[in-house]
Amino acid sequence: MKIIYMHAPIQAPSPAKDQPVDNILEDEDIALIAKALSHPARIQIIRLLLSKKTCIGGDIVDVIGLAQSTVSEHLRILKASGIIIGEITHPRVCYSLNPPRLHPIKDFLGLLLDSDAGAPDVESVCWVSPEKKQ
Amino acid sequence: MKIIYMHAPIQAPSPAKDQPVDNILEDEDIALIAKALSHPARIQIIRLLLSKKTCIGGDIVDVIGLAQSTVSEHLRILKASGIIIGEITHPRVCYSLNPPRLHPIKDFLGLLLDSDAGAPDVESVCWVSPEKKQ
DNA sequence: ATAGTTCATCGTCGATTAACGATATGAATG
DNA sequence: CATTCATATCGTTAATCGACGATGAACTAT
Repeated sequence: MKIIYMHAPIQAPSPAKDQPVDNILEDEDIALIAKALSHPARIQIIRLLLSKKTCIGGDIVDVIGLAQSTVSEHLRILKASGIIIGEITHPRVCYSLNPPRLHPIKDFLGLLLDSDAGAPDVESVCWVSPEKKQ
Repeated sequence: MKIIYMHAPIQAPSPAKDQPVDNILEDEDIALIAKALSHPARIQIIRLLLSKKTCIGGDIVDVIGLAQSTVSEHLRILKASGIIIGEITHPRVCYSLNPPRLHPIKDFLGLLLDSDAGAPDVESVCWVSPEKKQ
């Protein structure tokens, strides 16, 4: 039996699996968060929310410089992943960060970088046969 | 003038931009790395490379359980992003991690989590009007 | 030279993403 | 009850992704 990785809609947990190693579920969660972070506009939004500390209305649209509907979509993705939170007030929505949601990927990266004790840089290791491009 | 975010092919730096804030380039790089991490199979591959320390041949294919060409594609993406390195030997290729490449996103996450000093968890803040589904 | 092994690449297909404009919602106000 | 403002959603389009099988290198070893 094989696993089929479907294009996972960005949304928290996920049904269930079984296979190979054992931390498939965790891997999926990490991939999910990474997917939410995989667009510069969304990184920009997060940075904005970080700088303004408290939440922000649709000023985000002005800063990002994309259409309102597009920004709204990016916000939806970030919300769905749990990275940001939206609090409705007037006709406005105040967004703010939910940093704890980033722990899975942060821990994962920590794992990788811990193993990196004075590791040689790319150039010193890479490619034996240079004619094989990339 | 507006920025058009194209579907960026996963590949290191990027031509050039100018606009809004100022760390657009850094944001793009972070998004790039995040995109490389945005698939569970790729997380799995990274985890595998981490556990085996030294490099590995196409045993990866067996572990991941996807077609050889598919795994090769995932490896290509990871390579293109700079996260892994491939060293050609026999007819084989030994892959290994290049942790330093993860610093940009790791630092970014660090920034976010530093701002998280005893922050309240999601449930205690979120959504004012519950009938508005997600 | 010829086989064999291991990867990479190509071509294809369906699904997803990202962008936009246009339209719908929803709460507070007049 | 009709307006209005700020968002969300819808419908569309083009581009990208993920998966696969089949084919094409590259290098060993026979």
